[in-house]
Amino acid sequence: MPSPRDHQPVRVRFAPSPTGLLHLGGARTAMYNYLLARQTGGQFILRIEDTDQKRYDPTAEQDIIDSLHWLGLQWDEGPDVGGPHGPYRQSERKALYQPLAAQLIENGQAFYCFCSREELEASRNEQKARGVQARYAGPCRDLSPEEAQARVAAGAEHVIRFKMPREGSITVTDRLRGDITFENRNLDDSVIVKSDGLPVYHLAAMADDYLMKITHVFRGEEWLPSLPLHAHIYRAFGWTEPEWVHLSLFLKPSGKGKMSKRETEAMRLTGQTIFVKEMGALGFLPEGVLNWVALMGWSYDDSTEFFTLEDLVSKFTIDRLNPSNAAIDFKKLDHFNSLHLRALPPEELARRCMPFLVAAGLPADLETVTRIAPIIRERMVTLDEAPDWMAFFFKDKVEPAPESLIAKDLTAAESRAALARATAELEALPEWTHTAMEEKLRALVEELGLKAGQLFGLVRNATAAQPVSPPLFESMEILGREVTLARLKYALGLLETLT
RNA sequence: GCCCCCAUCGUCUAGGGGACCAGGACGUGACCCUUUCAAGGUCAAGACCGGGGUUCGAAUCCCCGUGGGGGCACCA
Repeated sequence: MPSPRDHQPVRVRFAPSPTGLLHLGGARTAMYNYLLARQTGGQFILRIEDTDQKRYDPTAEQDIIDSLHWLGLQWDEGPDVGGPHGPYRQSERKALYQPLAAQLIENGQAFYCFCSREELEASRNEQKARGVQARYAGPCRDLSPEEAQARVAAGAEHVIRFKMPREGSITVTDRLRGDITFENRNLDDSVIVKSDGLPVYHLAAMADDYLMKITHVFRGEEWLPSLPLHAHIYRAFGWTEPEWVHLSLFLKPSGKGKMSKRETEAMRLTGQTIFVKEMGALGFLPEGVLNWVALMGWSYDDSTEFFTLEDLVSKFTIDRLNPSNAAIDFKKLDHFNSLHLRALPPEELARRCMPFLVAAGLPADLETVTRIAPIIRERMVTLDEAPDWMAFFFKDKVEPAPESLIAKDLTAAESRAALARATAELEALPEWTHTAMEEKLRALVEELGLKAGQLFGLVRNATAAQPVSPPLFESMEILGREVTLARLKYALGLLETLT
């Protein structure tokens, strides 16, 4: 069911914690946010959730920014671009959370807790042994405000916990699943401010979403269990909740569970990755990745599957999101990538191939690559294949295996004779175009009573020195008269040695 | 163990009571086209988890099983 809030300008945010590389799940969440923001003329905000100093990775924020840029998902407000509701790093917003936590304590909706980690650990184990759900069971919840205040004033180390009601229930609406009811007795007195004074996610994210006027919260389904806590926090402050949209999870290709670190590593060996940063180097286009990922958990109709980012901006709707988990299918990524590869104008495709050609040590130039682009784009799946397809255009000379110059069902001498005739025909050509070459050589095939594949295969191996290559005549045209003829003559020389 | 979510071809999905002996895509197989490889075209195999209801009628609604997934931290 669409909500009227989906159509007014939304304020949405992508709020990753800087603990590692941006992965596919994050990319999808960021994209859905972006789509709704652009569609409604709202704002897309990037917020860094760095309240955990232990897991903080100083390189992660840059990776997130780079990856998002690569995907083309530009944000309107964020740590690097600023905005009216900053700062956009939670570590820089510490002062904002403190009075909020104080307010909850004031109202009796939170309490100071002085229990040690050891005590909590012991209590948890004891409860687990009894087979009950482990929850906070210490004495601090019932401390008088005066005593708690006194201990804090005396410098006692403490955290702040949310005082979860012991009875009743709370019903929260998730946009994909409808109303979900949780019994409060199953909920915990969760820590909302750590002993280092920084809030945990539960408080920080809710406070920021409220302060930043976030209207829709897109996040992974792994957050569903803490949704009641978050709703309680919102309600404790008397704030209006955002639209909650819990996205399905991405499962490993086998469909058995989330991706683990171990499997992520193993994947690298097979040329697959879930990290956005690494996809470009593997030859994937942002367009392909986006299209692929968009369709894992969302669909437009029963048949449309090719989408550009702009298409998605106009067509995305929350109500067509699918709540069930999806196994990652890299074969399908190949498919979408090749689709988008073919959709690129030749010069653009060439531009994107250049880094790979240069990395392969080929003296490629943009003009030539642009001429090659149209004849290879239908056979390329990823950009990293560019050198394989194009290398022979840029080498000074090629070294065909002599045996490869003997056509099927022909002797070496016959092959040599045929190749010699072909060379002569081409040499005599007034204009070096693929149509003219094809016309001549087809006539020759006829004259010699050969099959097209026999002659063309010879010429292919002589000029490209590889059995699989782009269309022959177009290739020779691009190669140019001089180089082509030189290679043919060199091949004739090689054949000489076999006769 | 407790809590929560999910459930259509191997995979991603369409389907929101009759239009469905369930549609599309990837992948797979066959054939056609063909100078290699692709692309393209045609065809094929392939699914409503099970059981109860509700209804004249359920893939679609409800319940119970089962299965899968997620969560139970001073991490997000």
